[in-house]
Amino acid sequence: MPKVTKLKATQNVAPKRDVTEDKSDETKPTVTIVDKTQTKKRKASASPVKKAKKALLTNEDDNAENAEGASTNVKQPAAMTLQTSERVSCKGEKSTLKLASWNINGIRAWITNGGSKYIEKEQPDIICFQELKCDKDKIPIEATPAGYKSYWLSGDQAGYSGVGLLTKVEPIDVKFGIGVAEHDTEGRVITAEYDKFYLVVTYIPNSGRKLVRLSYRQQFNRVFHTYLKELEKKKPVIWCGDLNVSHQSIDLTNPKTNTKTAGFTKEERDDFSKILADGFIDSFRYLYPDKRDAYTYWAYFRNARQRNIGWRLDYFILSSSLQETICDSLIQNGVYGSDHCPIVLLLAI
Amino acid sequence: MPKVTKLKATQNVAPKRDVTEDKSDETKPTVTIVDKTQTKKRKASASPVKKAKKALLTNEDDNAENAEGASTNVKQPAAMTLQTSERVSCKGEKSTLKLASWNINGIRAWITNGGSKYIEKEQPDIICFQELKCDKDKIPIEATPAGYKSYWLSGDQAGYSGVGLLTKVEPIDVKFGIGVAEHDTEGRVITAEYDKFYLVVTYIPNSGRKLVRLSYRQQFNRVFHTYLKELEKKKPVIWCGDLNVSHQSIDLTNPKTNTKTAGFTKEERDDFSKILADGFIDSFRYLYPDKRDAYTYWAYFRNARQRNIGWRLDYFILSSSLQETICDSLIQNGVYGSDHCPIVLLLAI
DNA sequence: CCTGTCATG
DNA sequence: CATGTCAGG
Repeated sequence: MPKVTKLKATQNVAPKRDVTEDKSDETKPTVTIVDKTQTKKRKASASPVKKAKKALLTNEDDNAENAEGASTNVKQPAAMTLQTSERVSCKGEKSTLKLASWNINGIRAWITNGGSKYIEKEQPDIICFQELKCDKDKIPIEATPAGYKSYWLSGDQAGYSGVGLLTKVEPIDVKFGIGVAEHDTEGRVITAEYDKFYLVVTYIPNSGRKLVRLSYRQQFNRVFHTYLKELEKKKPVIWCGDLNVSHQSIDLTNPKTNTKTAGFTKEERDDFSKILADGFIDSFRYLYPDKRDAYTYWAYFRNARQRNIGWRLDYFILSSSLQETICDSLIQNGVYGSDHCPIVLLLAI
Repeated sequence: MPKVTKLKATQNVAPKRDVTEDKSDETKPTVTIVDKTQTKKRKASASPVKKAKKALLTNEDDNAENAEGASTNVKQPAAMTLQTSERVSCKGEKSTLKLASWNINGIRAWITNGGSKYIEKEQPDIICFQELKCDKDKIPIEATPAGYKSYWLSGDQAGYSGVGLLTKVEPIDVKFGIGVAEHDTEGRVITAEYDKFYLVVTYIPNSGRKLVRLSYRQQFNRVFHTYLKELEKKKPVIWCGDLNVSHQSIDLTNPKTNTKTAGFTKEERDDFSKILADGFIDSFRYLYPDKRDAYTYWAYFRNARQRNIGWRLDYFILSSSLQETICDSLIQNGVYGSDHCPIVLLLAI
């Protein structure tokens, strides 16, 4: 654990850092990424079918005259700089703890897409993953860079769900699941206990097409709410991950047409509101109450990411008692490797 | 139907044409293929994952220093000439009918792989396909070049089996299946009646891993044998396709280790022998009784095609009465687009 | 290894 | 439009 600095109480002024400017070159430091995916020793192989169905426009042929072509939804664009956050000054001192969270949509694909390079550049103290889609015994070593301890939880169903956590500092304790058998088969929750807080990484159940799992989701929400409050009796809680809900209209591009879509139903939003009303802070919205167009997820279809048709589904939610420690809450929408982008929380704690 | 020339009886001399030399440049005519797969208007797309898992070595990067890399098992190698057969002189006159047969292992992939270009170059009068793996309503138009009529039969199970036939000359009649309900659900047989013969295109059931379907295969063989003999009462028969059996040891690279493998069991070989003994000719083996290393199928794994570790599974089998019309029987092992290569039968009929 | 499918998002 | 899975070969 990085040095913990107890903060003097100061007024709640949101840092001037603007998340939607993250893609500008002003955000420093930036690191130019050289894609080594293709040079990695990998068996030469055959069929161009899937390839033809997919990327015409990858790093390799970026020079081609595909000016009109859509740029990739997944891979770090060529000659682009990989966003990293600096340990911004926060109320007069540097933040001491950097947390990241990322729904990586398949850890193997994410590695192939170069997503794991992000960790080495960003150097978060802790990073949380959702949607491993991989049995924990099959997780490639590349997923755990030097200096991190890793904790993985996969669901019973192969290739479905799964969460993980990389941490530079050894936690006091790590628990898998929430201790309720019927909600612990899908690999959705890891709780890591640190000195000053619990970190709860979650992949909250998606309500599904036609909301087929909405009622299950509501059950889960209820039980999970209780779980968080139990933890909080002992220590402040940092709850993060893909919460599969956009809280308010400002949190997605098309609120009006999505009131019956998983992720923006009244039920999901209300459940989320209830938790927030019960002593938790949505760190990003707390710092940037009016910030529009700040999304963490874009559908793969119809060039949604290019057009920034997205949803804010990924959060760092903190016990109110941690309010004073919040330095910044970032959405790194210029980082590729999944249909979600990573989010970062900077704390002075 | 091309002009039908009745042949004078002559002695059975196999033409000097050597199938294993087909990849040499001596085989003419050849046509240099320019790959247009990549220029086809196709939506620009995203993920390099499947791509990375697959071709490092495709036409585009053939110039790269991948000298050691395996060349593709599927796609026409860059700057290679696509084999075509000439209408070889046959007993003093040109052959009048060119038939082709190809297990294309998924007609959509085959098109993407450039397989359909073969037809326009080769210009067979009739071409038979096996393993469409595609509902007949979803078969792309590109599968039927100008000048051909097409007939498709798909199995009940989506993405499984299926056979087809393109023909320049309209058949007198076309029948789907063999008229035995229990054997007509998998899209395995089309019978096209022409003036001088029946053409029967088949995808004979694979006996499966661990021979789980061997007994079904034997049933099918029995019923199908009867079917052929029934047809023959009316007209000579040309039976072609993927017969899923290598007849003798000479017909596969590793006969010794494959006696319990689907395609080279005693049961399959004996059934095939029985049909041949019942008045049919294996055109290729008839012309080239000692020709080794002549295969029509190579497993996708372990660079089997490059190393020519293969099986002869595709045949033109003719009623003995057609013996005198056989001009040549070719295995076009330099033509790519599937794990099988096309075969060609040239007749003077 | 490569083709399809299917469920999930 | 991606990620997985699985059967089939």
